[in-house]
Amino acid sequence: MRKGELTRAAILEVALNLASRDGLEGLTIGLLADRMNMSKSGVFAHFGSREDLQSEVLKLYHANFEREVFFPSIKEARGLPRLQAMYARWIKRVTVEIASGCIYISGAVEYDDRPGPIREELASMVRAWQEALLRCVEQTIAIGDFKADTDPHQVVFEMYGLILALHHDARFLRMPGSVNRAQTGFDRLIECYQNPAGRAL
Amino acid sequence: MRKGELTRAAILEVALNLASRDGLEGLTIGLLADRMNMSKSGVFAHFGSREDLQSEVLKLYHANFEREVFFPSIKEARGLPRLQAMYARWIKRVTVEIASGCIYISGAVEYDDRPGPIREELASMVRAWQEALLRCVEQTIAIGDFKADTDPHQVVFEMYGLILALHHDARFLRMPGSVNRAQTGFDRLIECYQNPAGRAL
DNA sequence: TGGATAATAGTACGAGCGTTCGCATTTATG
DNA sequence: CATAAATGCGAACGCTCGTACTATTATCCA
Repeated sequence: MRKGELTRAAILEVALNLASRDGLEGLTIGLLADRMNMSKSGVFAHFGSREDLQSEVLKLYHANFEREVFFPSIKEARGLPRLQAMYARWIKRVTVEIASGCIYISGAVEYDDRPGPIREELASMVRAWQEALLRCVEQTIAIGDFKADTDPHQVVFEMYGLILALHHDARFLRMPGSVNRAQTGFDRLIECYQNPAGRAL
Repeated sequence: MRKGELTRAAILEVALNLASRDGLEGLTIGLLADRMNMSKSGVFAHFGSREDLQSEVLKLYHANFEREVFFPSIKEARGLPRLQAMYARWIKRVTVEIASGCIYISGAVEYDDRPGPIREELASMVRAWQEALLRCVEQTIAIGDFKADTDPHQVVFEMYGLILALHHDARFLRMPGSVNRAQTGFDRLIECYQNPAGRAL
């Protein structure tokens, strides 16, 4: 590996930390150069533009999210076990991000009215995650773990809401006990939609 | 009313629109002056600093929120009717804000890691609203509309989550049907916590 | 080890930011 | 109506932003 690629990777990692804290729009090349003990132009030269840098940071965040949350969960048995695994890993990750910040969540606010490629990239990643959850819920219904008349979109909507509330109360309001509430809410959700007859298969 | 106070009020209203769209941190005196067809210094002279301007915008937003959501709802009968009224007006307001933006929600992300007076002011407003909801839920339990073992904090947490999910899916992802899902989620929440025996009083 | 190439520093530019200050003009008041 | 006060403008300041260009240094490979 060339030295250039090495520093580039190091820059991206620091940039991810900064963007997590200050948001992708708050990410600044000057501050990034300071943290790297490099000159602004030295940092800049590794990316064609600030937008490219933001895009790379976003891709890195996405890859980490998939590695930590998605991929380990699809190894679980289809249906409720897999859904619970997804949610557990998701909560675990957001719990860590209470200190550092979550780019999916902060980005959703930063780019809700700011058109451009970064918005599109971010939106497609979030949609991909929601669709992964959706497929998992659909399987949970098909298998018979959830009632047949369950609306899968509704389940995903409520799951996402619990995570957003967790992030909001814990990171912004600094309220203790939010993690437990996110878990309790999910338990209630399962109880509500669970098939009393048990699995059909 | 003097002319100065009049223009000041006009500036604040435009500033509220801009801050709703771009966030309180995205609010800029230059753009505000453009929208007002005034000079930067002319706008600036009405406030001691940008931070003061942000604070005034925040106060205006808070007052509007209370007028539209809180005050009309406390006229409803205590317990479940009042809680439902609060939620209905809240959803109604956020539905409008899907186009314009919600400062409570965007501010929570902007200031989750940015210390200072604006953060404190915003956080105390949000806490005040959550505490209003909390008192209402507590009354709902006390009256017997909700089961006695209901955790009021949990209810508020989940209500807030539904609103956050609505804002996220509708404003960022531009998904249709989000308003219905926020309503459906609330209905399920009530069904879950409702006292099957009915009111005790 | 020498020569090509990659990597970084340095400098400068134009734009936008919040803010200050002095001056013109409009407004309210005795 | 005159005068004092309130109001708004224009220019400028120091700062930071992203970016372009040049020069210097470090790295890689034959």
